[in-house]
Amino acid sequence: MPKLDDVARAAGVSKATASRALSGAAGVSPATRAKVQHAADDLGFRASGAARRLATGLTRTIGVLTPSVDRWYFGSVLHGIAHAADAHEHDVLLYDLGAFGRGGHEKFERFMRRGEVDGLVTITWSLVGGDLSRLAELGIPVATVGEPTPHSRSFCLDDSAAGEQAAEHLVRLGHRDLLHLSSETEVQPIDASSSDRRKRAFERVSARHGLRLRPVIVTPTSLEGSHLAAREILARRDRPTGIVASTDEVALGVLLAAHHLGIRVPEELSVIGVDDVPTAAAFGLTTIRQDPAQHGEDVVAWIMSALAQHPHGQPDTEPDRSHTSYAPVLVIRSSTAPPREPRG
Amino acid sequence: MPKLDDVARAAGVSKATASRALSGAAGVSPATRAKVQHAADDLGFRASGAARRLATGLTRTIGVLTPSVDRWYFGSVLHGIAHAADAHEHDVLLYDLGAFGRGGHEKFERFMRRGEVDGLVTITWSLVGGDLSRLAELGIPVATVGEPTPHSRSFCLDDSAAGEQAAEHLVRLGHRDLLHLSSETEVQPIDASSSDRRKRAFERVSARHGLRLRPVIVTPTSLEGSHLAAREILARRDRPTGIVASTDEVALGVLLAAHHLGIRVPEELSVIGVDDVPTAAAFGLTTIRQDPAQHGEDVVAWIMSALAQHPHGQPDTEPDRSHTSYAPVLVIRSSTAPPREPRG
DNA sequence: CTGAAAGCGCTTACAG
DNA sequence: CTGAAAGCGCTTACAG
Repeated sequence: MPKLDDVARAAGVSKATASRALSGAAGVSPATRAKVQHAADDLGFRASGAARRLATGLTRTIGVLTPSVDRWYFGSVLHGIAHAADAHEHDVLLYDLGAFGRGGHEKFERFMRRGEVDGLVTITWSLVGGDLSRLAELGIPVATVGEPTPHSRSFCLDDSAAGEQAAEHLVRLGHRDLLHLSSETEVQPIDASSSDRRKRAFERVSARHGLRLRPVIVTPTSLEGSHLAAREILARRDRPTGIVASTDEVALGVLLAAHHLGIRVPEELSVIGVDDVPTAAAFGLTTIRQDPAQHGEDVVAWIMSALAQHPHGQPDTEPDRSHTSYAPVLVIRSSTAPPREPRG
Repeated sequence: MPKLDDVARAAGVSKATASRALSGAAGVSPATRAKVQHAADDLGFRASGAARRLATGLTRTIGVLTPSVDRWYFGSVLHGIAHAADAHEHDVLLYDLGAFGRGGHEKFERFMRRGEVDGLVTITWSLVGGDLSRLAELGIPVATVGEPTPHSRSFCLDDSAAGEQAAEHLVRLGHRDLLHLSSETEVQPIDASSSDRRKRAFERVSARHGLRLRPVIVTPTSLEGSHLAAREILARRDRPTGIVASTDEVALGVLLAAHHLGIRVPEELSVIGVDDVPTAAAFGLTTIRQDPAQHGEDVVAWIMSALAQHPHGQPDTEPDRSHTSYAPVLVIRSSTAPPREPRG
């Protein structure tokens, strides 16, 4: 493995000059730069990352703390992050924390002990408030996606607006008897979870239009969980005419339950979700779309700009803790329609 | 940030001794070790990874090259890798290559230029043969999951057995008229893709039992894609009594198509997939199970053992290029049953 | 069992 | 525009 010294010698210059030429620093004559570049290419020179890190203190790496990688939301955010990081020639160090209480905290401690990154993004639910505030000690740009939080810069769908839009869509179609179905948040979120915010939005719409008051149902977080819960709800003769689900996964469970019970959608039941997962289209699910990969790209863009302003750690000025809220988009498919005339 | 020197001074020993005490190296008196440990804890000392890397040449990082993170198979493998790497106190550097032709190759080049890792796992389809063989130049343990390949150590479901088991299950139930539906592989795989191997297995079973010969259908890789294709197939009066899908995603598309056409499953149509994705259970899909997270854990275990044997790069001996094949497991649910008596 | 010293491979003031 | 030298913070023979 050739090193800078070899390149310098081959080009007939000093290590200092070789370094400057290769890094693109100003103050190197074009001729010298070309000579060095040529030598480097010839030898197949690759600078040692470790040496550079030690000398500059910069890792060119951004860390990602996530509670999961094998679910749509997290995978999509991660995809966006990886893509954007790559565009900036940065690496992605992945910490798959898993849910808390299942070893997540230990992994977090390991990260704090070991992780050397220039910037950090934590995806919702990977951390609780106490840990999030410890992140500030790191002295690097930190951002959260999936949760508006006062602890750091954050990026997230406007859950309230999403919840309202979903309910309002059904109200506009003529529904007066809706039920809200959400799934549990596995980890205690920082403040209210996105489910909570969507649920509250639903309640506001309910109150605003004087809809029938029904208890909000919370199901286990899986298609199977919402399927079973929906089956019970829909089997009652007194079932609602529409269901507002907190996520597409929950909504899909409802669709499945309706299918098993022989309830036609949307003729006899309207269903709306949030997310627009890839399978939603195939199922004709009306939903509120969000684009987590975009959030991932944006969070990296922010980190890069923060890094550009303060190459070495946080300045004395207050860190940026603003929040970016994404507007939800209603996607109408075939799972929603006006309710049937009252039965009887 | 305290450094080793500070710890040494606080403990009243030399840097050398402090280093040895902290690293757990042999030849340090218990009393000294305790003293140093205490000082380190007191100061909140964290060794600089960059300095350690530079001194030892070890990164304590394993790289992952994957074509995707937001799909079940890849996400699951990644989850297993992250979990196992963490248990070994190693970090995971993620390279989300995306499909080739869409910038994947460029990202690969960047990895080759920059990625400094102790071991590497490439997940199927992220690389073509030529690139895979270049990986050998890295001089680090390399393994592939999802594809048996002569280029490196590899881990993969026994696709042939999976394909056979799926078809044999339906044959045992009495089916004589089956159709095989598979989805495209987005990237040119190293040898035959897993879809190909499953398809060929299906053909062997067909031949063995003298089943009706039907053309194999290939659909775009998405639920929507298989749904549409299945709709066309099932709408024909001459449709098969059972469908062997190359993956659960494809199988789910078939289920959806059957639902839309009013074809009852399993009474009028049997459907079987491969994977056992989380949604399969909710849909009552009979399938051939595989556990990608386990593959991820195993691949890391192998890398760790390879690293333990040859801490610094490959030895002169031939690298291990053996293959681990996982036995498929038939999971019978409610999407398969004996065919109805011949219609008419 | 412990220490002084060299070395890992870069970058960056400081001079010129 | 270029070079000599110090320094980043560890580890590891080599002596003792």
